[in-house]
Amino acid sequence: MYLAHAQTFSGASRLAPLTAADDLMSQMGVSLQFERDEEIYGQEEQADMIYRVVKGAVRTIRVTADGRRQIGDFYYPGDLFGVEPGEQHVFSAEALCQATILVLKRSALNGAAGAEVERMIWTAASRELGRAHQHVLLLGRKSACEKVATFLLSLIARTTCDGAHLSMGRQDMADYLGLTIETVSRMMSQLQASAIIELVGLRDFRVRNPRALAKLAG
Amino acid sequence: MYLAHAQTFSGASRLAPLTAADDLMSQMGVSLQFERDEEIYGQEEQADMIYRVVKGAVRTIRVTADGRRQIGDFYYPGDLFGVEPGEQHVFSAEALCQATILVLKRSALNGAAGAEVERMIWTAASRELGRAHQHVLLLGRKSACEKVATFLLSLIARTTCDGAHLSMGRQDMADYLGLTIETVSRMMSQLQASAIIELVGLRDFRVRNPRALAKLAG
DNA sequence: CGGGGCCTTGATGCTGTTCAAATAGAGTGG
DNA sequence: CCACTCTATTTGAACAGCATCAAGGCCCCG
Repeated sequence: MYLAHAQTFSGASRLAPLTAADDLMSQMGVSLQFERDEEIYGQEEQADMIYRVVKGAVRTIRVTADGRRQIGDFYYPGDLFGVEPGEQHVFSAEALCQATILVLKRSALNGAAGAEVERMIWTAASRELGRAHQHVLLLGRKSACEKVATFLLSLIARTTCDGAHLSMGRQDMADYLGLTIETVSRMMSQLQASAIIELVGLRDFRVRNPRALAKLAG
Repeated sequence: MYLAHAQTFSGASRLAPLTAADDLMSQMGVSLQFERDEEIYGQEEQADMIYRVVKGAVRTIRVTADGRRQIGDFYYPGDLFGVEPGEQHVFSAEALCQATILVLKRSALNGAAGAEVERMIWTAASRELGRAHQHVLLLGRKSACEKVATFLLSLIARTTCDGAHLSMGRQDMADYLGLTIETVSRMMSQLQASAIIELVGLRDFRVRNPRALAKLAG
């Protein structure tokens, strides 16, 4: 990674409009550039930084001793990540593609501005908990087909309206959904065969039948 | 349920010692009694209460439109629950057995005491997030056997040292682990056949080989 | 002693995994 | 711009783990 000058970022996402607090964060933090698959922070590192995606996308990931991977979540422009309970990170974070990340030291926060940022962090943590609960339901009680359908829908909801772009490869989808790469691939093919989605290359898709997709997602 | 006079509770759990703040909570809240399987709060109810288990045990549960159940977590004496992101509950909470629950209205909190309780709530939310992450890993990447082993271990860690008591039935275990009741039962039998645990009646067990159990849990 | 709920056990089938091979894309150098 | 190579993805076939269906047993409690 390499340093860039601290900058504000606007228009990255319709879901995270630029606010005074965002602007504040930009001024207080440092903007870093990461390459594809580069680690942003590691499992068991100290967790006193807070991160925001400015450009690109990020995954948080946990690897067990015997090599099984589980992806915690994906993050897009405007999203805060790196908020974890406990002193140390349980997940590591990696860039899905070339990404610009704003980094802030939590312990350095002070004053009214710091309090404002702390509020943002708590909001992010709260959203995180909600998403984790969704994730639990998905992993515990959904079929492979439902998992993939749910994933595609939430992807659309979080990124742009029509922009149906998969920032991640099939392996990352599989490790998020608790499936294998083959099963994910099969479900995608099946959705396409049912004319519910249309794959455009490997990394893009269009939803042709949103109703059917929503129904499959449950 | 029926009202009892507000009371402090001590010695319930070695993990949650009575502190000044606990005492505070007791004074500010109301203690209620619930019967087995009685609902404490419902899915989609307003979420401005905070709850603490005084005696007994609690499950949070989510039911989908087509009747699939997913248990979010179990709570034991000393634990706070009911902290959820968003205005409305996504989970409902039910008593596993006859239980005494301390209830507090969040919006009524004020002053130094209120701030102290708010801190406790945030701590609980943070712990909640950590546990949700553990749950995701368990559901996404563990086999039935590993799931059950992990569950038994975490149960022992959360309740008393030797007290290996299952507050919940097999169905609740299954709905927590993303399995069926039959599979849970088979795994328990298998653990017993391997002399790793010993079942004492239906609701109690002893760990005969903690090392082996930990190994199975991964 | 009898009834009902919960748990266990057995037999069978389906869903998703595993292993293996073919194909398609993306990047590179000619 | 095309051929080549490397990696990611798709597809197929066999298998395994867990679910489902169906009895049977245990325990609690009247």
